[in-house]
Amino acid sequence: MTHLPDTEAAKPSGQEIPPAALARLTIYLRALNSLMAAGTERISSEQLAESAGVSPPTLRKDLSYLGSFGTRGVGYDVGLVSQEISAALGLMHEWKVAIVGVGNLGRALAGYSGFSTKGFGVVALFDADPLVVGAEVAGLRVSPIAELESVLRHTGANMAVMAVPAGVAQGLCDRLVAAGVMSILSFAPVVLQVPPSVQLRKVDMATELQILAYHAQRAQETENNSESSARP
Amino acid sequence: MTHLPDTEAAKPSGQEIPPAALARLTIYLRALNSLMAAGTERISSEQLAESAGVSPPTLRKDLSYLGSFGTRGVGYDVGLVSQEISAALGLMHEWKVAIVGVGNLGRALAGYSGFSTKGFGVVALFDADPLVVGAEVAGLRVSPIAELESVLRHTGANMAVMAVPAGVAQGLCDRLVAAGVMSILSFAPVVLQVPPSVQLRKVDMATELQILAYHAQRAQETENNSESSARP
DNA sequence: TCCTGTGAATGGCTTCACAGCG
DNA sequence: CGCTGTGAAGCCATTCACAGGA
Repeated sequence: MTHLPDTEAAKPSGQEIPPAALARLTIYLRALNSLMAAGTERISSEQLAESAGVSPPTLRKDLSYLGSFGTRGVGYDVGLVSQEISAALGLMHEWKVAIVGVGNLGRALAGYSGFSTKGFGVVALFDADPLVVGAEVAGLRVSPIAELESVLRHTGANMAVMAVPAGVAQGLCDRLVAAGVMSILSFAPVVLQVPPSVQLRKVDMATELQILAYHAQRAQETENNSESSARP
Repeated sequence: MTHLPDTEAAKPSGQEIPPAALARLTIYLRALNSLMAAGTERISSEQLAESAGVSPPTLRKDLSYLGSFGTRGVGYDVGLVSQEISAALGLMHEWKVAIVGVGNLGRALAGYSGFSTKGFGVVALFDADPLVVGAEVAGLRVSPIAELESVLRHTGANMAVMAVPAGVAQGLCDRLVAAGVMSILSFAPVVLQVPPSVQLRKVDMATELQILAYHAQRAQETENNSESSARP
């Protein structure tokens, strides 16, 4: 009777998960994996919410975007919820990641153990510096940028992380897109243009610090005001 | 002392800037500084919006949170707007940043040129590894964690960036807070607990990749569905 | 009775259209 | 006449209170 193209019945997998909820799901996943490693099998929404730093209703609402797999009156099965989140995020098979730019940041990313244990594998490294090309970093040989397209094709990489200077980021981004990479995470401090079909996310350390500075300045001003003017 | 504590009159500086707008303001600032370096003096909201990747009304609304300093019929003075954003973000004086953890990521941060040119100066480096302590990185000597409190006091650092393993992050975070650091940027993949008076921001590479994976999987599923079911 | 699941209301961001000034 | 500035409307996400099942 029901023949919707959903993978499983009773799961709202056609719905888009709101961005804010999506970000929190990754936090829950990490907390659940820690719990699983510690041997915990069941957990209540209140406990899990606390370890993730959110309110219990927020947690339950977020999980409800994936379906209903808790037990009323009891709580959640740690392993089951972890698996459901992994499935929803697309982490059941490994994504092949290429890292473009093997400076300090690129090395940090290449050696980041969180990748391999969470559904991501680094399969290629690229750098423009002839002194770096050919070196072995985190068990991989660094390829020259000139071989970008061929190595991407050969390794089957479908994601890329860009840890390159701002000036060359757009050019390399264009080449990644042309080579068929559909998901890019950029650490370069520039606005990159990509076609709508390509997913681009940006991590910007200068932006983060500037936002901190804004709040810090605000806190200082409030402090000064309450000092000098003790008004109603 | 009779006048208002506002730096300038007619500026809504008591208002909080919405988080989304705040993040975009940092992008505008970078674009404006590029323009200034290129010698451009005036720009319209349409041009600036395009280089920042947002719509013109969004740009104008964002700038209006700081005040009104454009010229109707003409556009914005690049230098003036840059200065106003810098003032609003608290970048007119330099913030002193301590970097905790001098692995590859810490080194990348210490050497990041964006800091010094944008109101941030790295004044202290810390690491737990005896082989790293004492080394010179980006012109600074690496201090041992044991000297955290004394070096923070001596250098007057008021911001900290944590590039340390998850396991030791909360302990170090507590010590930073106890030492009076009010703003912390963490790269550690854990939820950190801080008192409400302390500003904490988090950069999480695993989260970013997982969000990309979610969208990538969704794009694949959509593709498969439209393949198998040739709709009316 | 417990804790999960969810519909409804609140609050905030974004967008738009037009008012306002050079 | 051109472009900025902004009030208002629409929309989305978060929050809450309660329904619902073990």
